[in-house]
Amino acid sequence: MVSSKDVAKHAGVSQTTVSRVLNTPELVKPKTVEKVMKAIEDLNYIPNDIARSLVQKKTGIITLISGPLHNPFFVDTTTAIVNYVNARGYKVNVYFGTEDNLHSIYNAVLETKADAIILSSMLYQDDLFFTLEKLGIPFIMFNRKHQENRHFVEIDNVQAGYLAANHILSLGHQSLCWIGGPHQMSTFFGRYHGFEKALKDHEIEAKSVPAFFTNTNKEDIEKAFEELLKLDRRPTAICAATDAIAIEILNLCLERGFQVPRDFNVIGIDNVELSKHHSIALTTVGITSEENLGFLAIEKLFEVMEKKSTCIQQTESVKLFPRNTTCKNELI
DNA sequence: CCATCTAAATGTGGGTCTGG
DNA sequence: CCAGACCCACATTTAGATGG
Repeated sequence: MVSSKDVAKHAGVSQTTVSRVLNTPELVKPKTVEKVMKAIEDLNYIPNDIARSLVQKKTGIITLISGPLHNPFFVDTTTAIVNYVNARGYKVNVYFGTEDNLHSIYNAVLETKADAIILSSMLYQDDLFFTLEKLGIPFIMFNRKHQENRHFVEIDNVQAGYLAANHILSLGHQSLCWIGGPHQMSTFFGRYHGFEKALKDHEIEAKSVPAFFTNTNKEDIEKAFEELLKLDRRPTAICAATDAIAIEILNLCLERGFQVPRDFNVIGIDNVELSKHHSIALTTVGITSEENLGFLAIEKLFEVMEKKSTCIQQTESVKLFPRNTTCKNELI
């Protein structure tokens, strides 16, 4: 391995001068710069980023703990976050959290010594929250919230669930159902809560409305869908807690020869890019901002790192995006 | 006194040497 | 055999040394 020391020896200068040539060349005599640059070329020297991190006491790494990419929401946010972080001259370490691998990921994340952490995979009650606060590592959650109610950027989940259900009910659907994820995630908890609220406003007993709380992988959603098909009174509309679930439902419907929205209305939440695709055109609920939630969160994280703000608590309002997977119920 | 350069300190984790 | 001292990898930064 060629180090700056070797370059210094080859160029006949001190190691310090090599460093200055690379970092502050305006402070070095042009002739010396030339000498050092030639030595760098001769020896194929490449600065060691790990050594740099050591002395600078920062790694230049932002760790992202994303949800799995089979959920298109995380495709959108990961893209936005990685692009933003790179544009700011930082590097990104990406981990994909699922419902059951979180704690092994946490260990690896802490050992990496990132300058800051942005994550969407944290439970409503999670010790990692306190660990990060104790360590003083800047961090932010997007699309998730911890019970301590700090360091998050989220959408108004209750409003989102409400708008989704309200849209379906306003279209005249009497029989609807809910398919969502586990409630130790704030997102699912909030969205279902909003869903229930809309039912109440339409004078429907929440208990009478079927609700499936499943893991968000393909197999479990399919199981929930099968259960749904066995119901005595088959719903005409399905409210999914996320676009990812909704798109999976669309697929399951098509596989079985059902038509959407003729046989089933389907609505999601998140307004992911994929939902806008004309071959899908999913009716959904999403933030009013042009940027996605990942972008909004990483922007905020940099504010925290630059000490412009200390604590982020941001809830984005949402609106309905009506598309082709919902329509008026013809039975009324 | 300024332009230009350098010695030494710095961080972490792991290896080696020392003395008891 | 073990605790503790000390050294190493490396690039950057600080404070200070040269030369003119």
